[in-house]
Amino acid sequence: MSNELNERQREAVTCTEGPVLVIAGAGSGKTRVLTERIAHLVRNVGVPPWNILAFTFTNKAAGEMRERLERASPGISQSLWVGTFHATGVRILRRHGDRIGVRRHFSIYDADDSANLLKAITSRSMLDARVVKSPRWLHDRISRMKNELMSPELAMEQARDRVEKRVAELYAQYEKDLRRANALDFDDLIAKVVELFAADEDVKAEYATRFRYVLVDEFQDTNPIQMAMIDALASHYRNLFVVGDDDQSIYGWRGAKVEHILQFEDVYPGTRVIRLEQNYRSTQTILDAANQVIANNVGRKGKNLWTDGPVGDKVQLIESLDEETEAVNVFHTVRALVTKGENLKDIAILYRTNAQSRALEEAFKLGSLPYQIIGSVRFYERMEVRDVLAYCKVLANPDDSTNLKRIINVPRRGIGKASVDLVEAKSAETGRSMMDLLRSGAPGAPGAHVLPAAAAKRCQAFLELFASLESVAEHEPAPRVVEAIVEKTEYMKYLKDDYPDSDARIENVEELVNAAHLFAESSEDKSLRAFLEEVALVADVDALDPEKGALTLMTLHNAKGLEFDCVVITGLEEGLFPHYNSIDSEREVEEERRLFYVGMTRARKHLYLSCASVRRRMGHIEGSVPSRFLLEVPEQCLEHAVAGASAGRASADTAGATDGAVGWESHARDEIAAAHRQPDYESFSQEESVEFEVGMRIRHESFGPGVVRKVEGGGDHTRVTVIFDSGGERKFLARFAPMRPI
DNA sequence: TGGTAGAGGCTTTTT
DNA sequence: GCCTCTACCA
Repeated sequence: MSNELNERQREAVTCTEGPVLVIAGAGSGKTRVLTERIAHLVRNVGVPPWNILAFTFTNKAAGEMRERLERASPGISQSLWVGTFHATGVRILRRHGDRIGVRRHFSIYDADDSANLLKAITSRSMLDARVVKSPRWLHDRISRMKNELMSPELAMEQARDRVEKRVAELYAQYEKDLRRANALDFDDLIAKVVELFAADEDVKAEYATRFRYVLVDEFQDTNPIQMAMIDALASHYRNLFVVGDDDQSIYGWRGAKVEHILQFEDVYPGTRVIRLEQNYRSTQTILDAANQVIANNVGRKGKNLWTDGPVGDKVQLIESLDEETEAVNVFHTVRALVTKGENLKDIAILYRTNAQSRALEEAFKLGSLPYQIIGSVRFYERMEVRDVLAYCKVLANPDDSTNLKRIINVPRRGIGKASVDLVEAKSAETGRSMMDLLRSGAPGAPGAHVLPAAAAKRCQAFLELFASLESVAEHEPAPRVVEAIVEKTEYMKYLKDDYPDSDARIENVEELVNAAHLFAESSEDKSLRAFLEEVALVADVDALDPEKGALTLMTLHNAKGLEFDCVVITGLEEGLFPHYNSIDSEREVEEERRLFYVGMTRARKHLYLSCASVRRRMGHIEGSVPSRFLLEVPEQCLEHAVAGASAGRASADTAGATDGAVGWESHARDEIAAAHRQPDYESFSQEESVEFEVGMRIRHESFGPGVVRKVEGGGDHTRVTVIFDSGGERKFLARFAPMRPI
């Protein structure tokens, strides 16, 4: 793509001085603009790369930008600061954190660590069970406050009832315990930087004068604490360049404020506003559909994407009976695309919730199509991986009591809850870390004043093991340390003895060892601490590998910033997308709609939308109504797809071929045969609209015969209530429901 | 202290 | 429907 920049893009690249706001529609080439702007600054304006700071949304985006710049002008990416807010925050805090009491070797707590710490805090008081729904819930509340720059003190001041008061107290305690453990949670990585800049003018000035040019990608998804960090960093030169799209703001639930875009000109007077509306990605049809959908949102800046590319195919609608059938239909769709010459790596399947990946995964496994799932059960969240990492974390920072508790009796070494509770209570009482307490006391007797002799002896054994690991960690690079942990704790033996599915778990541990080796090969600093830092900051999307030759399954949120030739969006049903929890609030429905818009605009050539008429939800089977978003797609852009033989069980015939030895082409015959045995659900759906009337006898493909009780609305929005002979009453959208008069 | 069985909660999205 | 946590017993 070495084409010429268009006029607007060129303006965005070359207009270097003062604040600039770029409203960049989906596929309008904003990544390119960002990269070229940096290249322009260095090459043509003569700015040294170390005077430039750029924020990206993921590490992957940062890596790609670095790579492109490196290709254009070798050597430049070395001294350039490009990264996520979190990664940049860590970098600053490792250098200057000590000015506000953040010790050098702090641990980074992920959501799980934070929840564990909060659990320990709340379980100290019985009363908290009534106030706190779950540690996660509490962490959510605290996280939101941190992201809004609210201290525990301020939270206490503003607390309006007993629950809020108690939450504020727990927030304060949480902060105290984090400090005692020498740990920062995820939000702290940014919050502490803001605190540092507020507390120390010199440090702030040092960074603000160093970074003459500050660039921010995905600006619509910045939250107040990130905005505060940006403000501080850009305070001296005010050469702040932000790129965003208010229509793609999908992180409101995480505190992101679209207002940052809408009010940018007020906060930064003299802002040059540049709009990029020409789309270089999608077909006209896909853009028409997406434009129409997003037009249903009020309170947006308003824009219309256009392209001078081809009209392209219509958006295809896939209707299925249930989740499993949907998965099979999606599988057939993908297979047909591949037969037509599409590459698997250019195909993505997107969904609202991670849980939806299960059925899809099953279908693709059965059909032997290679796929990669982003997110879902995250690698670094697996129990066995966390165990080994917990050893690493405690080695890097012995005061990390949350992780010490995790490993002190894993594998089992006879140190039970009673002992741990004793030490923990003592720790809370004295303010000393648990490791500190264990190691102190009379010589040869860990926690001599705390534990009974038998327990103390077992703790002694643990301390000896730990000391031997420490001596490895002292001189050896990260991979050797990880290996030593696995060996000396006999961790694999523990997995084999205790877990029936030990094979997969052992593989995961091996993969972690592998990851450590990979890290050591590619990184200058090979220390355990550096490794832990990288592990803490990677996101799921960072693992996305287009060279794998596999199709991609992921949430719509994860798809932000990516693009594919073919995109399938599944689960377009009321309650799932838009999600139940958002459905009562117009504001939240609009965010869901933006999420749908993001999904649609990921597609270059082919877009498929899929829904099912029943879906399992937490064990129950529930009838579902097609999403309102489907109705917002203009009829002339939409076409009912023939998703091949759609018999729900078709691929069961291929079960014997799951080892992948047999290519999927050879299954076609089996499936045609199976389709004859199974009812063909596709042929069941409405080709032309039927006028339903009250009292009419109908047959629904999944619920059987019934009587129409009520008809509401008109045209595409007609809703029909049916009482089924089997007893249930359900409401459907006439346009989509797989039923007809009998 | 460790093992087991039953209850309960969970699923919205993530750096 | 699955996973995690808790309570109780050996």
